[in-house]
Amino acid sequence: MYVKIIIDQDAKALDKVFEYVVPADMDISIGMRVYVPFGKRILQGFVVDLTENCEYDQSKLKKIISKIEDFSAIKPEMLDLMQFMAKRNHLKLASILRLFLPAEMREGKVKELFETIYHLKDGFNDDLPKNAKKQIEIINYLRENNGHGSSSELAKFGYGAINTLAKKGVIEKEKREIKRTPFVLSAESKRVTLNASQSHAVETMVEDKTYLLHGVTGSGKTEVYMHIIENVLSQGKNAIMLVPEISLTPQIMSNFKARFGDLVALLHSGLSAGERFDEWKRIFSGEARIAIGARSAIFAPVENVGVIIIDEEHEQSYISESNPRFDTHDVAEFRARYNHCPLILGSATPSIESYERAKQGLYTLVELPVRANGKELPQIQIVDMMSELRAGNSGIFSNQLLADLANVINNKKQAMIFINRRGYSSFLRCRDCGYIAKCVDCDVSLVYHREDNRLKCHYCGKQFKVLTHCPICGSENIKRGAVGTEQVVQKLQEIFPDVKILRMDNDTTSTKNAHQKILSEFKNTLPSILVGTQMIAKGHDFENVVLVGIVDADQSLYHADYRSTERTFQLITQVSGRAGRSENEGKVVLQTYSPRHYVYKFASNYDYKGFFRKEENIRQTSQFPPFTRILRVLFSDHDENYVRELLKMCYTEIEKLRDVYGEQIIYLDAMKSPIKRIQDKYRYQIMMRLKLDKADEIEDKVFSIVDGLAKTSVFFEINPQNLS
DNA sequence: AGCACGCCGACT
DNA sequence: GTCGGCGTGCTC
Repeated sequence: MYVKIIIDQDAKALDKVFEYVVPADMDISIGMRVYVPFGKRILQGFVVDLTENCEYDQSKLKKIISKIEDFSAIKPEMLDLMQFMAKRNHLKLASILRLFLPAEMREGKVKELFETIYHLKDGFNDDLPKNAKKQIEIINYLRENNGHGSSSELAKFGYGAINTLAKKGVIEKEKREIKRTPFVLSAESKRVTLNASQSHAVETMVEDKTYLLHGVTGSGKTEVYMHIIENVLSQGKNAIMLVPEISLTPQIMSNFKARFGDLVALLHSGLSAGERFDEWKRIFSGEARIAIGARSAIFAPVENVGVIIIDEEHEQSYISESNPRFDTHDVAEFRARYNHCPLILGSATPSIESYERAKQGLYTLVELPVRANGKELPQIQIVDMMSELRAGNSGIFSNQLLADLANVINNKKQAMIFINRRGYSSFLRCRDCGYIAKCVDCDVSLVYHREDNRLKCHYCGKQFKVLTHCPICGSENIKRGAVGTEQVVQKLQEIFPDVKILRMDNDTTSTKNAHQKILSEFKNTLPSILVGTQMIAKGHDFENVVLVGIVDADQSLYHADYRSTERTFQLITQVSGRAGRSENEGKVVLQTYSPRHYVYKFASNYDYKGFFRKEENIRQTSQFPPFTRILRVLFSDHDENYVRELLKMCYTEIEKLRDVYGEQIIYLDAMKSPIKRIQDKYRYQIMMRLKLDKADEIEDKVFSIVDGLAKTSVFFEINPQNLS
């Protein structure tokens, strides 16, 4: 017997199968991990095939040394998925396989956590020396706890005493595996009766298809998911549900735990490595039948999958932006088709890509048009900051927002102030007429680069001199627009010195549980104001929040990204959902310097479809995804000269594709990456924009050109989210 | 990725 | 004379 093995090393030169001989007495199956001799070393490998004959020179074959575990850690479905991902995203096989395993299983360091438990033996009759006080205390402690105690509990009595007791045979040691069940907020399981559109959704989404579940905020999508999962479980099948990142999960997770108990396994970034491993094992063994988690949970070893749900499908976090770059949607689609089960993409504000697919019939659209509690969505008032400026108010807050805030405080209610801050680069804006510097070719805003004091387009690399005066109105009052949370808190505190003002952003939530602390402090203080970034945009319902202020909505709008409008729409919708969740009627004050921008018109009317039609039209005419495909090829290496040479060679070759594909290549250029050095590696990139008809073909050509020339690894990205 | 082989400069 | 620099190539 021979095996084909992928060596567990992330190197381009090793990205292929190696063959080995299976020792006669070794029972090997596909998907197992093994130790193999490799050159002078012993490495780990994944068995991806088992064959009667070998292709390589038989005399050179070596034998497998041993198995790492006795079971196949990689299930057959995942091997197929590996092939799919390798092709689709041009990734190395080993780096994909690593995604399928919890970190602690790699490098052979499978750690199961053991704890020593001491048991008091039966028939012990108090014959201890009177001066052995500590030993007596231990005995008493054990008696109070049914005769059992862990070493950590007994530690306070001192190990000398414990060991003496053990030697005398009075107590007995036992090593026991600890189940690290992650902490979850407790919640009541309340079964809710579904309304008509909810039941319709549950009944409809059962086929081997992809559904786009478009439900307005508060339409009760979670309840729909739960019913679907219940049905799937009753058919003996299992489920995978993905949620964006921790910010909203504690609540969702506790709801699911309450409803499904130990059938749920949670995989999120807050878990320790050990907890993650334990949850993985519970899924692997079939003990847990519902895997819930962030992006990487799509790789959970769930068998016989009956439904895959991606909640808030428009979220950016579903696209991996580092190392093995992949889109969770693609992976989910693959797994759903493999298991012949429905894939459900849920959102109040679907991505343009997904809605377009639904429109084209690739996805089936299912709608939840009304809020489950029958409440109206809060009114969104647009405040023109340009006219505030003209009227002499050059502060951060409009008079309207200040008046509404004062009102909230008088009524002992709460407000949330949302700062739409994204990344650190910023755009230039004329403070007098609102003009924003944009790229002449790409219609995306230019980003100011401090290091060389220039404006750059992140899509085509064109550079411009920094403006000294506005090309529209001639004003010299041009400023970089960026308001931070700190600044807002400080200003607010000056205006409302007696009011509790809390801040929530990356800086204030770096420590563990900081999230919960801030949120519970906010919840328990009336009146109070919570100032924060996207973090406060989702999750938690606060019944006393009656006002939401969006300080500078434009900050995401004019980010250099074709998706910035879409994101702005999503953010406004999400943030607005925070106001007026209960009896209290809510209001949203949206401050902008571009009050006429279509995104605000549609967002303030909660008109997703109108927004979609407009945005679709713009994407189509300006030739951006989903009507084209952007391909980014990123080269990085410690040796700058080498990367530059490589870039040049690749570019020359890729450029020749224009002779064959002509108009199919809308755009092609080579440039420095916006962040030109990361971890001492210099970064250069080639950006391409392709028409869809031949995109796959051109992509393959580019892959092989680059592979043929590059010695180090190169990253490929399709429709990159943000460029760095 | 790591480890060996291999071919050119300054040292006990 | 050799010790050692790191360029290139191979690992079933």
